[in-house]
Amino acid sequence: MPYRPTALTRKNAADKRAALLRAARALVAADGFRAATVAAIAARGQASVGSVYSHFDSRDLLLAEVFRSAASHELAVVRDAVADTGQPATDRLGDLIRVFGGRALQGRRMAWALLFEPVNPAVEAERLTYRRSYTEITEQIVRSGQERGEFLPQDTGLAASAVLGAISEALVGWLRPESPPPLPQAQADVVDGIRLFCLRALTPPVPAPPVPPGTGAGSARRPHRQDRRVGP
Amino acid sequence: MPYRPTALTRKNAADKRAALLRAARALVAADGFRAATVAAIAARGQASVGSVYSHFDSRDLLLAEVFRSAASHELAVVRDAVADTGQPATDRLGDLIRVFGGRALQGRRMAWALLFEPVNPAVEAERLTYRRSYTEITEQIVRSGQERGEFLPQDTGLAASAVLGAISEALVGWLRPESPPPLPQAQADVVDGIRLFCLRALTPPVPAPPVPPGTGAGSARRPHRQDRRVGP
DNA sequence: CTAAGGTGTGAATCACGGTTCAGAACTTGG
DNA sequence: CCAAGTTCTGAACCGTGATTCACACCTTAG
Repeated sequence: MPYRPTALTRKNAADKRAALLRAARALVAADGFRAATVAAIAARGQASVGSVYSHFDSRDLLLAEVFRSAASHELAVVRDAVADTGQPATDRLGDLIRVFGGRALQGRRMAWALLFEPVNPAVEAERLTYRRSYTEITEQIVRSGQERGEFLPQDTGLAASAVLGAISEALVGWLRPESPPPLPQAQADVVDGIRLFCLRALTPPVPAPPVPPGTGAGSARRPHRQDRRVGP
Repeated sequence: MPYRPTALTRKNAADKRAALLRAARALVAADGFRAATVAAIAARGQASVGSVYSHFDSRDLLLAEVFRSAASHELAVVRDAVADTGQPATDRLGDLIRVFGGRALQGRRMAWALLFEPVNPAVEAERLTYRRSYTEITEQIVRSGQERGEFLPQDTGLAASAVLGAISEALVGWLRPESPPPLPQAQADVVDGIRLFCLRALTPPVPAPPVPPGTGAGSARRPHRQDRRVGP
């Protein structure tokens, strides 16, 4: 039996596989999943169309793997930014929104691909998983905020969904491939606007300033910072 | 010149067109745009594939028209529910959420198709338009709430996006074709949960109950109703 | 070096559904 | 009923891009 796959062979194969994954990822980051045709991936990965199929069972699965690797990295970054359960939930949620939103606005095309681009059922399934992970992280923060007395009691799952919905919807306008990249100032404003919106929905009113007896209580207003106009 | 299109002819043509539109709409309501192939539309509309093309320039435009008619009806219903600018903004926003959410949960498949299903660029363009309309309605309510002193001052565009994002994200779990229909109680709970979340994000604290002089104000807590657990 | 496998290649194939079009069926005014 | 048009029909066509596969090229161990 004159030929058997050897360590080198295996390494070469693994390298090729990785190169194809890298190639696909680059294409996605540049122009979305749509642009990652098998031919384009092969070309960019210095391989032939056929050999793509000796490393991956199908394009759909290849893309699912690209998605998974990109999304799991993002998730890890966010997780990390929010990991310190000793922090006030208010700060953790703020960090989540800042990190998530900031990174999305930095890598707009990739963010759009990961969050919104229609791809295929395999990717859709992955997307669902990651979405659930984000919801869980958020829900955990909300719960902890409630336990610490920072947040109002309310359905945590619903609140988490609503927070994530507010984030995505506020971002999507700026992530669309056809819309021009926002200025840094606008970026900061959106992210901060989202943060304040969500915190208002979660936290009880700041303790009212001491009221001189006799002054009507009806005019009390919570001293929430007023945001500047930011709209898309 | 023995033959010329006549009134009857024209009416027949219009009827056929309408029948095809109805057929397509029924298919979409049952199984989404994906199911509305030209062949299926023709079959259900008692026509041949070819004659679909004598009434519509392309499938994409036909679907865009289906979308438009369904979406504009929904929009009109919501607009109507919210039209009375004399009402408190709080009530109007509540009505918007109740009507929008309630109808979506009633016609889940259609709602999913209109809100989330990937279709084609023509439909995507329509979708964008309608999304903008909803944002405008919401923004208008938010602005009016601010003018009336019911809502906190904040960026109205961002707030409107966030509100709509919270609504969609909280709904999408229940609209997914593969998920089972929610019980009526759960429906009511989601919608009400969304409503409370959004109002909390928009309104200042309820005026504190008259404080007996000397009682510390620091323990004040806004009497927001606590929601029951509802999660997906 | 050579036989026995592996691995790479890219043109051909396939699947899919929208679109076309040659002819059949029909409608109208005379 | 006829001629001149219109409308209907559905099988054939097409564009697209994923997938296959016969073949050439390598690599290994004896």
